Amino acid sequence: MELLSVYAGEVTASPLRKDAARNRQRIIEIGRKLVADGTPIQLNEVARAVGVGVATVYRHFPTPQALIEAVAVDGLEALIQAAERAVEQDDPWTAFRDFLVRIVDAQLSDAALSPVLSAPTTALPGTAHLLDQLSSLFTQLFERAEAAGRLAPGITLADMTPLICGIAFSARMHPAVDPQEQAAVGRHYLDVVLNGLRAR
Amino acid sequence: MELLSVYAGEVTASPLRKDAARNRQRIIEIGRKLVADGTPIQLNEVARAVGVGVATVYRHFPTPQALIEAVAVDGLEALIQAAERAVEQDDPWTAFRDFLVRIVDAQLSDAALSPVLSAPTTALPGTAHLLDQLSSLFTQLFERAEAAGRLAPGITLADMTPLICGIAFSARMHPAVDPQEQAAVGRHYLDVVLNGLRAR
DNA sequence: GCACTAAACGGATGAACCATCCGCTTCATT
DNA sequence: AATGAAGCGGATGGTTCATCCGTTTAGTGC
Repeated sequence: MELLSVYAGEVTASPLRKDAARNRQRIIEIGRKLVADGTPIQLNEVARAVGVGVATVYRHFPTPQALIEAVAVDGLEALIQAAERAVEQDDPWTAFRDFLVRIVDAQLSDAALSPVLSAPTTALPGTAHLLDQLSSLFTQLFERAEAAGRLAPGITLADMTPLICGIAFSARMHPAVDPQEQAAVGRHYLDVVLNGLRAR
Repeated sequence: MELLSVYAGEVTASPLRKDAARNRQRIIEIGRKLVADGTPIQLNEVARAVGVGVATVYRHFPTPQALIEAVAVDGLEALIQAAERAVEQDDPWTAFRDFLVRIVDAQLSDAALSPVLSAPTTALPGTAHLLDQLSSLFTQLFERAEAAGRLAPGITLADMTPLICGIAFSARMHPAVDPQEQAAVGRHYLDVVLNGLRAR
């Protein structure tokens, strides 16, 4: 019989050996650095940087995408917490808007989030579970705003993810010098879209 | 002394030999097909498909990006014509809006346009000239709309390209089956943004 | 038509990148 | 301390990339 165990936010068939867990963490750390620098992730290169054999990296993360997912976990968990706080909010529109501000900002400050939030959930074995949680919380926020009559007619839940990711895309396109300025640009574009989404 | 000559929309140091011009066209044709299918462009593979040596392809297009640019030329020229017609329009807002509809639609129906419109002009030796033309026409459309007081305060010309490309990005993210449906989604997102851009 | 030059061609080739496989090492358990 | 399972490393074969150079062909002058 195999024991089930939870680590790194995932349920798996058996716990990692101590050295393996350590290596995994190191790999994620380097991955985080590369993602932050915008360097394209090459698994062989990651292995060299960690000081570990290639196979070790490939065993933990068969593709660069998988490593990016692992790097994104922290950010996703923070977003889930933010969404949980938002559903506590009394005013539906404020809750909805504040969470959108948060998610746009998060995408701009954490480069690992965009690829995860933009990809079809089916392609994300490592984070599907977190994305489902986030999606379910966001659905509540959306439906409350809708029920309160704050959204323009014709806007559906399915429109929201594309629009949010589009805003982040726009902000990243806009040549901004420092991160702070980029956040401001993202906020500006979000305001435009929110303005367009709102019922009048 | 070298003669200057114009072909394929570019001014160069000397005209292409007939066989070279023919090959160039064939390469672009295959490139167009690949781009349309969403297949990532591999220059060696293009050579094989055209039935020509690799060197021939690399001579004409040193990078996949360069080939994409060449493929995008037709679409860019069509957009320039559309912009020229738009500046003839009497109503500033109609002209502005109709052109935006056009440019979003073009990006969704011609996959070569997005990378060219989204990239920094500096990285586009082959189409910079067309993009400048387009940009200058669009500036007129924007400034007329602005002068007519149709734009919300705080919206600048520099915001427009990112916003437009963001809309196309959003529409491409939205899982749409047929191209017609995708165009409708793009139009929908554009309406949201236009709604947010408009002065009230 | 022929000779000649410069332009263009082709594809062999070495460099770079990728990911697997398997013999060896380390951890955990008794 | 013995043992089996889990993990490790890196050599290696496969693939993709892009250059270089010997050969071919188009254009030009006669």
